[in-house]
Amino acid sequence: MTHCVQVALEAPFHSGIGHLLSYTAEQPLPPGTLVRVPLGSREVLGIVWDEAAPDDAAAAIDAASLRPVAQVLDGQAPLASEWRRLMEFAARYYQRSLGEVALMALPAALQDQGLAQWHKRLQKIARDPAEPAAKPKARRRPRAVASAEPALAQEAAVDNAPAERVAALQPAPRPVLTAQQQAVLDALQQGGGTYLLHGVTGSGKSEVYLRQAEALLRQDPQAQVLFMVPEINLTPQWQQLLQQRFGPWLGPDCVAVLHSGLTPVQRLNHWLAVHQGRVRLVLGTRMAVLASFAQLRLIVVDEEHDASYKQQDGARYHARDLAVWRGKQLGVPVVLGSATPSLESWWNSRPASAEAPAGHYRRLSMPERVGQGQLAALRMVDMRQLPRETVLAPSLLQAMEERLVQGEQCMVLLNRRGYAPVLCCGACGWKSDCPHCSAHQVLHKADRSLRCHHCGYASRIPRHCPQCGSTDLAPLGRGTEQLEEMLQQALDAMALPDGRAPLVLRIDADSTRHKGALQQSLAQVHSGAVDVLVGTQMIAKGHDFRRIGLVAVAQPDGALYSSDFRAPERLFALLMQAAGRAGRDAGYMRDGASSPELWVQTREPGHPLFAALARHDYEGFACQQLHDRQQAGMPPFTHQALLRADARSQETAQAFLRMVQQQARAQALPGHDWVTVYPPVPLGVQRVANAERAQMLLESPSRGALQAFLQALQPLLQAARSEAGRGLLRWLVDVDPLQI
DNA sequence: AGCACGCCGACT
DNA sequence: GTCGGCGTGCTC
Repeated sequence: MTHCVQVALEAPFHSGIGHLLSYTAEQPLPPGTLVRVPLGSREVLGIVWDEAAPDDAAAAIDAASLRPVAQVLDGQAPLASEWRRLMEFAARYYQRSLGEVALMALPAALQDQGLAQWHKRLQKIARDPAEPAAKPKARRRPRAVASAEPALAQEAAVDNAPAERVAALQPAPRPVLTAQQQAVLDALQQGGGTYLLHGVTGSGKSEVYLRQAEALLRQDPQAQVLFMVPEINLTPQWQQLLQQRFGPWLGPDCVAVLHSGLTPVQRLNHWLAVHQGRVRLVLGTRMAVLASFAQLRLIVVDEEHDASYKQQDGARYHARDLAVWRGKQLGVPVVLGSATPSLESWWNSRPASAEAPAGHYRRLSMPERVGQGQLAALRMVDMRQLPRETVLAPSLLQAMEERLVQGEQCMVLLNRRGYAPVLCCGACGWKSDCPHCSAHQVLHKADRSLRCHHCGYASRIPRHCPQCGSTDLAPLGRGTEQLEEMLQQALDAMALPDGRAPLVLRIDADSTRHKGALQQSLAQVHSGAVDVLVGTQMIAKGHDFRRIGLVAVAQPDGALYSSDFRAPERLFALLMQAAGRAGRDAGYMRDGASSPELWVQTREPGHPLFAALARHDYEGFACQQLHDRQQAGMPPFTHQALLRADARSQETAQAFLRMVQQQARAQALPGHDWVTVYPPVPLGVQRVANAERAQMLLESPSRGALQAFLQALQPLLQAARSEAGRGLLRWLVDVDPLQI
């Protein structure tokens, strides 16, 4: 007797096989089973899906032409139906094929040739989970915390540990909770639901997460907790924190890590440990929200406002929003934490008022810092009073020197990598334009190159102008490299208390390209070897510097003039975060007798954003922004999606979008009377890697209408593509775009 | 997306 | 005479 199974495999919509494919099998296979199936001339990994697949009626084909499943990977528990529903939701909501999303959520190592080898091992582990499968590792010797090496596949689950060990095991000693932390924890006892934890920097949000996690892990010996952080860079410190707290209780390797920095084998091992429930603490970046959990009981999304939670290529999902969906699906709490919540989350957590009913998140607040730590005072520098080309105001430089003399550290943020954003010819006006993009190549002095930050095209710095031959080439504007150089020069003359000159260090994507470079740089800062830290946003995010008394933001004004309606929100968050880097160590700061400061150089000192910042008044800022957004009919009061098209010419790209727009109107797509379709426009950076880019904004007051519209748009897009004819034509849908 | 098949230019 | 360019078309 042969059975027919529906299989999801990695094929995007535009391949024409974005739906489930049917295969035959000797045995009936439960949904969620991993299989290898033939596809054309190759063999690919697939997932057996439910018989009655949603939105998938049209895919019936002649039963005689079905090919058999090549291999069944039945050593594992099948992927659970909750996980499958999550994949279905994510695929539907973000307009991707189910197979693409589902396979993206699996570790890549499952897909390649090594699979057969893993299969054997998986079966062995599944049969006998307590038995070390390969290369038994000494369980008594804790590995260094920094090592990402997972002993997870070999480690016995904690419940299998010897009984006498379990009895003695407790989490490491914990700090005494403040009243406000206790109040928040009490509120979290209400169980499932989405909570927005608004806590100022230093208010002790992390401790709340840890306590809540501990409570749930105790309640249910199988329970798993997911901690999400926006960037890989932040995982080491969190891993250490979790390990220190829970290691004594759950063992030295009690944390599984899921992010894109792992080797394929590490990722597979950690993923499996989570899937099988052998590990109960999971730490990861956005991809972690797609993992399969045995018993997920709590999701923590730290820095929930951070744009890194939105995937910016392929399936453009928002990990925070999927976390909220997942929590709702499972009936487990989701804690979104931030000192500067996204305006979406802030609005979603509004208390009931005369104008609107309460949001569906519960808002919890921690307005006070733990201990003696002070919030940084804002110092504005009016750059209009200084010569145009001033990089750092003399008053700022002087304040930095005073801090340095007292043994404090300083930090300067400049949101531009490289030495200068463009190289110019003084004789003919030539600029270092990228030949493939409508952008400048950025001057990088460190490796003496001109590099395009959009397509990566690099060339040597020319000695003569390529256009007129003049040697009068000069960098225009400044980046972190130049700032580092200037600061080092400016400070070389001064002497610190120990007699040496201050050391300036730069941290940005360039300086940390090599593995371990960031950790090494951070260690230099922590040890006190570095006195002044220069860098991009990277250094403003979450790192716990203890001796920084002054943080300066060199050029924040761009965001004030930006056409992006989210720019002020991002700037405010960045500045608050920057302010939070200063004065973290109360004891240290007390000796210095000076209070922490945030210096901001601006030509718009009267801007209300700075007034709110000076008061550390997130609520006031959010309230005013929400008011503006409501007046202007922008998110969160409306829902958006972008339809983008890339083609060889701007005209082709726009014509494609216009065609889609016209047909959508002509066919009266579902939801169309609730959806506004704006005319196509070129993207800010119009051309990248020789592709002209255009986009069309879709907007609706109703999420449901927008969703229905987008879904109906899908076949129309396919048709318009084939009508557009030859040549490059890519399109993509970005639901809930963060940048427009 | 892959990966085939398929028909036209520079190499052993 | 073959290797190889990427143009069209198919994959349960």
